[in-house]
Amino acid sequence: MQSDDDIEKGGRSAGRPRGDAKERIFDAAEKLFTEQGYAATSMRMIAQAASVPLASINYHFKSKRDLMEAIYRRVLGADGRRSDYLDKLEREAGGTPLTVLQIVQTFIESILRLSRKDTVSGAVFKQLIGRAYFEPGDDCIPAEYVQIMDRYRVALQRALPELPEDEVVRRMYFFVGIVAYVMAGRDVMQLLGHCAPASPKDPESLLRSLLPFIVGGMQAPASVA
Amino acid sequence: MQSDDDIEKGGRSAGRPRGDAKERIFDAAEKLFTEQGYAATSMRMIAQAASVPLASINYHFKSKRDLMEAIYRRVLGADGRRSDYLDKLEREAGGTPLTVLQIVQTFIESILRLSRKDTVSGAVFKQLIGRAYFEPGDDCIPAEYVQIMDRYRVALQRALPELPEDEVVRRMYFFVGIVAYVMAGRDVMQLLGHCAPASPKDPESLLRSLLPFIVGGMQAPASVA
DNA sequence: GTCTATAAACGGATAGAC
DNA sequence: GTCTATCCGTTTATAGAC
Repeated sequence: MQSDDDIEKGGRSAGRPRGDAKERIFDAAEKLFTEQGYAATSMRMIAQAASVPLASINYHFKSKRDLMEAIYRRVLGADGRRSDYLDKLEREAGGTPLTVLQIVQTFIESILRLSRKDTVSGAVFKQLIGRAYFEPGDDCIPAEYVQIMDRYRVALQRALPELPEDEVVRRMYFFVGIVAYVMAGRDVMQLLGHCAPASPKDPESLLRSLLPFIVGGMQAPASVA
Repeated sequence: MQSDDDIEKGGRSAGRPRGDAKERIFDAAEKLFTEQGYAATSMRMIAQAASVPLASINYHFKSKRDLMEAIYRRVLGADGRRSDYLDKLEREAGGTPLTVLQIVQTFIESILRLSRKDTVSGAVFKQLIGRAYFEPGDDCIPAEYVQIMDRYRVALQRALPELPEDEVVRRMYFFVGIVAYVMAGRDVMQLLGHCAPASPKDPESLLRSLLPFIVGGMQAPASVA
């Protein structure tokens, strides 16, 4: 799918046929952790995929665990201030609450923007973040991420005054979960037989079609009885 | 399908202070695989949790992999015909299509019913199923499960004639995903700071409050622009 | 049938040569 | 700084005693 040579990296490396070893480790580990999970991925697999000796990983990153944390930090840190978009919207709106559509759209678009960032495997990133929600035991998610989520929570509670606050939180749980789920990209549609959606290989368009679904869900009446 | 002598193991079914070793292995493995994942769970952990010697696992089940498949088979096979409830609803409705609410409600309730079934760790089951969607590489889901999902797909397409068929499939992807996500029980709400939902430890009530959210999402207009 | 003891391979991490 | 060779604990699975 992607070529092995990434020449455009940084202002560096005139002669080397490949990018920095550290960078290759990063990319290989990101891909393997994403596709196979943390526990099922060995350092040796990473070393082989990155074409570096095993010890190189322990040199650049201290341990396997530290490598994973570094990956999360790189991915999330690439655009740690993505609530900027929410800030901008709220300034423009003056004092009036944002609509649910605006908030959800901003969230999804910031995710898409982030997924196209400078990491080699932009397409893979979404799965990685998604996996962060499901991988048990590993709490490598930086605090700044928590703050961003809190911003969204407040905005949604303002946009949905007719719902109890804890119901909004519950629905935000669903909202974030479904986005993570789509990002994780697990092909659940195999369960539905051969009638896969139009673009099974295109999580980006899938994320976009999430918008009406989530808005409809968030705005649903509190009870259906 | 435990037709092979579950109770008549050597005729000493009643008398032991604990249940059969095989049963204890089942329960312990189900719990550990669920909580920690397949790769991160070792046979020794299972043996210790089940209070059986290590070799006992390899004797009753051939390998670690076979143990996991057996667990999936037991859990799913416990009520493999849970589309029965959908059948019943459709018969009662005569020829008229079911409502989205009816279909989604039936799905969620059948999940809840299943989760209270004869397995020891009913509460844990939901996570296990949820994990089945996300664990990479392992396709242990029986074919009957696929058929059930297909039944739901057809019912939903009938209930939502104003939506393109592939859009219904996409939304069903979201629908199944969000249920699986809640079943997986990963505490994503930690991201939202200290404002956890009213019942973080109660996935059952969480599943129930999923109903209006999903119905609202399924019935949302195709476009929000 | 059940379990102890062990095999054979793999895991992460490191010492030390270059 | 980089890599080879190795350490040492853990893994799954099995052989063989009881």
